[in-house]
Parts: sequence; C-alpha cells; structure tokens
Amino acid sequence: MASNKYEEITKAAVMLFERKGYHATSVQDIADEVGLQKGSLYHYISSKEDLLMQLAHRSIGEYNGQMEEILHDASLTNRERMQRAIEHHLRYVTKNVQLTTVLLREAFSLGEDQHQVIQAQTDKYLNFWTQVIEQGIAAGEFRPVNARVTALSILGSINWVYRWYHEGGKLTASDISDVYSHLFLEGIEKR
Amino acid sequence: MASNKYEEITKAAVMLFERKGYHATSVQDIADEVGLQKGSLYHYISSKEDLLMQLAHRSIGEYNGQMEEILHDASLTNRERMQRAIEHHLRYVTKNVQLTTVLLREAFSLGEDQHQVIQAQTDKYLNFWTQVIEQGIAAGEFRPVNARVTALSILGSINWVYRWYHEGGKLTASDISDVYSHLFLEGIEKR
Amino acid sequence: MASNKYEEITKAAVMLFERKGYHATSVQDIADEVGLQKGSLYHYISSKEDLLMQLAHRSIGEYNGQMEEILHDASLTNRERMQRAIEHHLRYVTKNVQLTTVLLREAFSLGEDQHQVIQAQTDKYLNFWTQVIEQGIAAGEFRPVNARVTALSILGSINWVYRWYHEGGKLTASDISDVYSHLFLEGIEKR
Amino acid sequence: MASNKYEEITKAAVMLFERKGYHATSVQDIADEVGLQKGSLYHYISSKEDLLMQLAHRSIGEYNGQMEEILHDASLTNRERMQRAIEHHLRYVTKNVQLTTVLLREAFSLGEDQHQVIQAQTDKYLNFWTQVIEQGIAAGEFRPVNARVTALSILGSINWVYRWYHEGGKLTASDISDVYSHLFLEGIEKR
DNA sequence: AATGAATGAGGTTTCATTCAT
DNA sequence: GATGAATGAAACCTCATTCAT
Repeated sequence: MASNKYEEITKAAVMLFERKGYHATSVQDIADEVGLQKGSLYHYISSKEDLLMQLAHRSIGEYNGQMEEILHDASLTNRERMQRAIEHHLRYVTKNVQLTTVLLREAFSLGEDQHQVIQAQTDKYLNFWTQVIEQGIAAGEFRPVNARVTALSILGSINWVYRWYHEGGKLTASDISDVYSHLFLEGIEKR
Repeated sequence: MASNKYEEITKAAVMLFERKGYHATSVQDIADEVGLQKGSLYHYISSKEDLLMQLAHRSIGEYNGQMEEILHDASLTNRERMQRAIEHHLRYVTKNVQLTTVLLREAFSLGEDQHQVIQAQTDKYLNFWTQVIEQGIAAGEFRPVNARVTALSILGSINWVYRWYHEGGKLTASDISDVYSHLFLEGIEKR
Repeated sequence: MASNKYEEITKAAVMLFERKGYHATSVQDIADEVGLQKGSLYHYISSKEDLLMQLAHRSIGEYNGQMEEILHDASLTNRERMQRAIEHHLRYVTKNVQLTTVLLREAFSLGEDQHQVIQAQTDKYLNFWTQVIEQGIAAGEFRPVNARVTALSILGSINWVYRWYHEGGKLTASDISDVYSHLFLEGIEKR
Repeated sequence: MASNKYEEITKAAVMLFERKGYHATSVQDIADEVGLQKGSLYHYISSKEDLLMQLAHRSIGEYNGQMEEILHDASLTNRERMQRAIEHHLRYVTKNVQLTTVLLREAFSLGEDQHQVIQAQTDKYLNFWTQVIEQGIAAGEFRPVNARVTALSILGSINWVYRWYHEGGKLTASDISDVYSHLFLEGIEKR
C-alpha cells in the first residue's frame, strides 16, 4: 500500500508537471511543494524520470483498463462500444486533465527505454479502438473505413481535449461528450 | 532577407527539436550541426528561445495564411471550404512534420509572453474553422452543432497526425485526407 | 566482548572496502550485506570512518604482535629472525589479503588524526625490522647496509603482495615465501 | 600542443590528488587552485575521472617508455639492464613522487573500463622486468629464480618508495638507488 | 564573421548521520 | 535493538550566454 507521502509527492508532481512542464519543474520545486528537503524525496522516488514514468504508466494503464471492460462486455453492439469508449475516454480526460496532460505531453521526455514501454501500452490502446471499428464494419454497423486511421483520427480528437479543457468552464464533460459522440458516430455509421 | 546561414540554422534546429525535443537539444548541438562554434551562433540568433519562437511563429503563420485564402474565396460553399481546409492542413502537416511537431509539441516551452503570442495566432486559426462551421450551419449545409467544440474536435484530430505520421510510410497524405474528409463531412453534414 | 553482529559488520566492511574501496562503499552497502537498516548500523559503529579505523588498527596490531614475538625470542640468530619475519608477514598477507588491503590501501582515507595513529604503529613496525637488520650487521651476519632503507625495501616488497596475490592461484604462500626469503637473505648476508 | 591552462590544471590536479586523495579532492578545489570557475574547467577536461585517467596514463606510459629503451639496447648485459631499470625507475619515482602517487594509489578509483586500460599497461611493464630476469637466467647471469615473482618483488619494493620518499630529505635518489641495486643484484646474481 | 574561453547559476543525485517511534 | 523517515551539505556536471580578440 503506497504511503501517504508518496501519494502527496505524486500529486505535487502531476500538478507541477502540468503547470510548468516536466523539464521546467525541478526536484526542488516538488520538494518545496510537499515540504520536504530535496534529498528526502529520494526515499520515495528513485529519480525524477522514474517519477514521470510512474505517472505516465498509471495513466495509460487506467485508459487500457477502461477499454478492456468495454471490449469484453458481450452485451454491447459495436456502436454502443464506440459510444461508451468516447464517453469514458472523455470523462477520464476531463476528470484527470493534469494527469492526462502529463501522459500526453510529457511522456516524450522519458528516456528511450521508458518511452518505449509507454509507447507499447499506447499502441495497445489504439488497437482496442481499431478492433471495435473493425468489428463494427464486419457486423455491418459501420461504413467500410480504414479502421486504424479512423481510430487514430477519433483518438487524436478526444486526446486533444487536454489542450483546451478547463475544469469549471462553461462546457461540462457531458456537453463535450455529446458533440463528439454525435460527430463520430454519424461519421462512421452506415446509412 | 535572411542569410543562407540563418536558414541552415533554422533547418538544423527544426530537425533537432523534432528529434530530441527542445530542452534536450543544446545550443552546442545546433552549432555542431551547422559547423559553427557555439558562440558564433549568436551572430544569427538572439537566444535559443527566440529561435524556437521564430519557428513556431513561421509555422502557425503559414497555417493561418492558407486558411485565410480558403475563407476569402467567395466561389466556395462551406462544405467545399471545410473539405479544402482539411486537405490543406493535412498536406501541410505531412509535408512539414518536423516543423509542425515543433509548433505543436514544443511551443509550450516558450516563456509566458512568447507563448501567448503563439496562442493568439492559434486561437485565430481556430476561429477561422469555427467561422466556416457557423456559416455552414447558417446556410443549412451543416447540422446545428456547437461550432467551436466541433472545430476543436476536427482540428485536434488532424493536428494529432504529427504524432504518428511518418514520411515514406504506407499511407500517403491523400489517403489520410480521404478518410478524414469523409469522416468529418459525414459527421457534420445535414442529411 | 564484541557481539556477533559487530563481527558480521566488520567482515562485511572488510570485504566491501577491499572489493570496491572505502569511498565507493556506502553505509547502505554494508547494511545490506548484514541485513540491517542503515540506521541500525549505528548501534554498533560510531561512524564509517571509525569502522575503517578499527579495521586498520586491528590489522597493524596483529602485524606488530607477530614481530614482537620474533624480536623477543632470544634463541634466534638475526638471520633466522629475518627469515621468520618474512615468512610471517607473507603468511599474514596471504591469509588476510582483504584486511591487509584495507590497511595498506585505504588507511590513507582516514582523517589526519586517525591516520597518524595508524602511521605511528606502522612506523613502529618498520622500526622492528630496522632493528633486526642493525643487530644482524652488528653481529657480523649482514653486510653493512643502510638498515632503514633496507627495511623499507624489504617491507615494500612484501607489502606489495596484496596487490597481486589471489587466493587459490597457482602460487602458494609458501612458494612466494621461498622466493622472497632467498632473494633478500642473499641480498643482505655477508659472504 | 596542449594549452597552458590545461597544463596548469594537470599540475594542480596532481598536487591535490597526491595531497588529499582523488576522492577528497573536489572539482571545486581544482578550479580554485587554477583560478577558474568550476564550470570553466570543463572546457579542458571531460570529467574528473578522465583527468585522473590522463594522469595515470601519462605516468605509466613514461615508465614503459624508459623500460623499452633499456630492453632494446643490445649493448647491455642483463645485469646492466637490471641495474639501469632500478636506477631509472627510482629516479622517476623520486623526481615525480606526486604523479607516481597518483598512478599507484589512485588509479584504483577509476571505473572498471579505465582501470583495465591502466592495468594492461602496468602488466606490460611487469613483463618487461620479467623478460630481463628470464634473459639473465638463460644467459647464466642470474640464479634460476621464478622470474615473475622476482620481478614483482623488486618492482613492489621500488614502487613502495612513493610512500615514504620526501623531496629534500636526507636521502638522495642516488643513495636509495645504491642500496636497492646492491640488494637486488646480490639477491639474484649467480655466485 | 568567427572564435573559444569564461561565466555562474542551476540541475539531479548521493550519502553519512540523527532521531522519534 | 531496530526502524526508516528526514536531514542538509556537498558532489559532479550542463548549459545558455557573453565578450575580447
């Protein structure tokens, strides 16, 4: 069970990485935020990069978890799967803008090896979406599109939300969800 | 008129910023690439940040230029405008992946002030798209959607392309353009 | 009476100091080796430096002990004393390479004060050897050499063994002893 | 051609490494000694470890150079070779006590790879000595001893000198040379 | 235009040691 | 006796920028 302090550090890091960027955030900044000496941080983390890694890992892990559930629910049509996937993804982005920002904007700062680990998980996520679309085409629910490119297009669209969404703004997650669902379902459904 | 050397520096910077990221690229790296000493670079640039600024500025400027043309061509329907905007944007991204990457991924590293300048131009670009959609709705060509959110959704989608497109891959810019145009036009058009 | 744990720590330290060097060995390393937490070590030792001090002290003490016995054995000629001294020293080095290494290579890392304590004992040891040579000269057994320099030369030679001797190698302690005894006795004896 | 500043740094490093030891000498210490900022040092050296490496490398290189000359001089008997080798080595040690100290005491602090490079050169030097002894035995000049162990014994003896020799002391290099030559030549020559 | 020496601030990390529990 | 969190100083190194030549 993760200690309280570690959770604090994690939260501080997410906040700072999001606000200032990974590179512009110093270990000192994080230490200040949690009220510890710079050196003391290293009881909890093994390096600044590892801290980033853990955050990115956790985030993409949660995305994959959600998607797996949707994919394995046999009671759903693929249209419903797509709709839920859009909804869930959007809800996660809007509820965890900071963490998502860290994943999508900062993971690039990881070293080669670590970045590849994240990349692999990201690819897996993309595959889930591709699968839903392929199944939908096979089932005659969707138009016969290039599934991977379509998946990339939809995903890019909802990922991009982290760049403009602000908690407490006029638009609720639900508002956004409606627009996106409509747009993409109209866009791929057979008529 | 920019000197040859300056163009060389600019190209080297784009290449390096894209490959390694802005922070991970040192002024030394750029100097090495163009065969100059670190100190000599400063005859051409005023700072590393300014170099990034110029690149981002140029890029977003070109995006806006394209869009303005499309918007001011009175002979077009809004459907056609949308189609062309998608095509042009995609063509630019795929022809200038590196520069677009610098704009979309690295501009965040600019200082507050500079970042706002870029942000303003980016907002302007978004407004162009929003306008097209609004006009299309007014003209009865498009469904009555939230124009700004729809614009953001489409833009995010095609911006995202810089993250996965690789020159010389299987997919041509045109292939991608077809999928995206179809998807979004079907998505917003009135039936 | 030293506790078991203290002996364990002592052994671990000797091993690690020899293998990695005093500076490159962290208190953490020692703690890991004995299965204790870093903090717990301090119930047994007062500081890392003190640990080194104890080890060096013990080692040089044993060298001096041996030598004193030889010197005080009235039944021996000085030639025999020299022979035994060489044998004993070599046997100790080869039986305790690690500890000897710590004494000869790492004692320099002690602070001024501690280092002087060790130095004093080392000087005492040198004096023992010098004495044997001087007595041998006086007794007409040895050539009239500069006793101190000769002692330093012989001692340096056998001390150096810690730098190349490896337990279980082809050469036994006895082999080495033969070569050295022969060499040095031939070297100083009157003809 | 090495710059003046680099030579200054080199000298300062030798002096400090000898006096305080490699680990206890900080880059700051060296910078202070040559009147530069810490960061400025890195125009001349690539790392503290590399600085040590260069010093050790230069020193062992000079030892090998000397020995090669002696070995290749066809006009010498092996007895003469041995005598000169002892003389040269001792003269080098006494004229460059600090540098020799750095080589013999601190090279151990190099990382694995670098250490092995030095080790290889050191082994080469040992081989030179072994060769002289073997040739002397074959020529009937020396007793049939274990050449390698004898070489190690002589070398250890004269290397050890760095540990007690002090410039300007009572003993000149020549005094020491006489004692050592005598001792070892008597020790290995056939009678 | 070009050099390259110099700066000086800042960055991440390590580590021996202490101490409340 | 043992823990492990916390300290705080110090370590090595990087880097954008300046400037005299």
